[in-house]
Amino acid sequence: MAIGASLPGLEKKSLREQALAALRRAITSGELRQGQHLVETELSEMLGISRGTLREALRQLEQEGLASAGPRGRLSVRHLDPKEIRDIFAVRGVLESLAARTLIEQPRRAKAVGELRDALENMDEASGRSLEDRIEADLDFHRLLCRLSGNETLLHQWQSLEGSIRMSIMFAGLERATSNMSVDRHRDIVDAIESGDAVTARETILAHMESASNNLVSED
Amino acid sequence: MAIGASLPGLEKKSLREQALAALRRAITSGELRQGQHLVETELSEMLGISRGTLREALRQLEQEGLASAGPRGRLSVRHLDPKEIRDIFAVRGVLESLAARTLIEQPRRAKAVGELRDALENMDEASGRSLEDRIEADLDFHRLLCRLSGNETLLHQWQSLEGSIRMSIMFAGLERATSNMSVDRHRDIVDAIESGDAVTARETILAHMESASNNLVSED
DNA sequence: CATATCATGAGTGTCAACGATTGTCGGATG
DNA sequence: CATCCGACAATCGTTGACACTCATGATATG
Repeated sequence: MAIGASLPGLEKKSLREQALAALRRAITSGELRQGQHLVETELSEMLGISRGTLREALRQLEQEGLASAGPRGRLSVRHLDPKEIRDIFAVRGVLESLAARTLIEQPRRAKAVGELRDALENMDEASGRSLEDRIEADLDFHRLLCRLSGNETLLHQWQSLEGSIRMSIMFAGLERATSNMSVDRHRDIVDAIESGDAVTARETILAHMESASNNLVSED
Repeated sequence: MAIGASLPGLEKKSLREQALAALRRAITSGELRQGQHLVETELSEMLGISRGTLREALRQLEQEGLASAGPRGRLSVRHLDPKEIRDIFAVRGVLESLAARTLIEQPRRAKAVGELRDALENMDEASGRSLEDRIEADLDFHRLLCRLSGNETLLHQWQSLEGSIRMSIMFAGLERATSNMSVDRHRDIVDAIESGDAVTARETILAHMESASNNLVSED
């Protein structure tokens, strides 16, 4: 049997993780609207999994801030108001600033800078494609920054915000999101890291995040 | 009707939350040792709850970083090495710095400063009591700082580190932990916030965290 | 008509028991 | 001694059931 050849992927994740990914996607894509009530029995049927397994996924979803619990454990898709978006981006800003600072303190950061430039490259290529691709490339860059810091806790915390970040972008609508994905602004960050200037790196990132959240919640 | 006055509290938490709290406590108190394998059937029996309910709690524990999954989903109590402790405290540092900065930017921060001074008071009183009480008072102070920032995301992220922080202190042993709980050093933070000096506040907090993690992992 | 009471339904919390899969360990066997 | 085999352990996931709580609407009562 010509095994393996056609096996699409060894990506055998547990059902719980698949369910979690599906739910994340459904929320950040707007398929499930903000405030919408998440009914265990419905969802477990839709996803074709048992309630128990689904509940495990929901717990995680809750901790990622994509769902919030009302009275009596009723979960609904979290609603993000402008203040919360600003708050999320403020936290994100300090996390990524720390990543930059950590990276700068590492003597051999040339390789990391190279990888970041590759990520910039990807963003550039994606700029012609769909908005989703661009968002993906953008988040890839920022996630990579955190990963390269070598601080697992930092990466983990950033990732636990990732869903909320996606939701914020969703919430903002597509035009406003676009202005945050300029390659140039991201290049400034990499330049600052490469030059070893921690203060500038930090200020660049914080400014980037502040303007990003301003764009996302602007009222026009 | 003078009811309720004496009603101690209808704080009926779900079994899942109680289990989670019990597990947290067991880990941060050292009752469950680092690296120890967490067997679902054993734990569910010990806690007197079903496996399903326990599993939900375990997922949460995992996301808090108190347990880590080995191959094929086997969970064990997370092992923290010195680098991880430093990493945790670095993240904690930037989170609390953000809290301080946010607090400073609020025009009416006098009340918050008052509450922080109360917390200092508590730390002072606790300094004569058991080490656990002092740890509690210390963490209360830092958690309060995050809460007063009004940034729910920030508070949430901090709390998701709280278990790891407790573990770090555990891991360090009791003597080394003590030196991190000086009231004076904490007063410096409050003073900086009160004076509205964001830069000093940030530097004070980061220095505090760096020296704290140094103390915790020092090799003597 | 207004109000109090009750039946019903939806949804979550929790449990118990089961099957499937996979890794582990102790032997029996050549 | 190496290897294969079988029992065991443990997790993943499922199913089905029951209790509890709350909202809702119907009904009975004044």
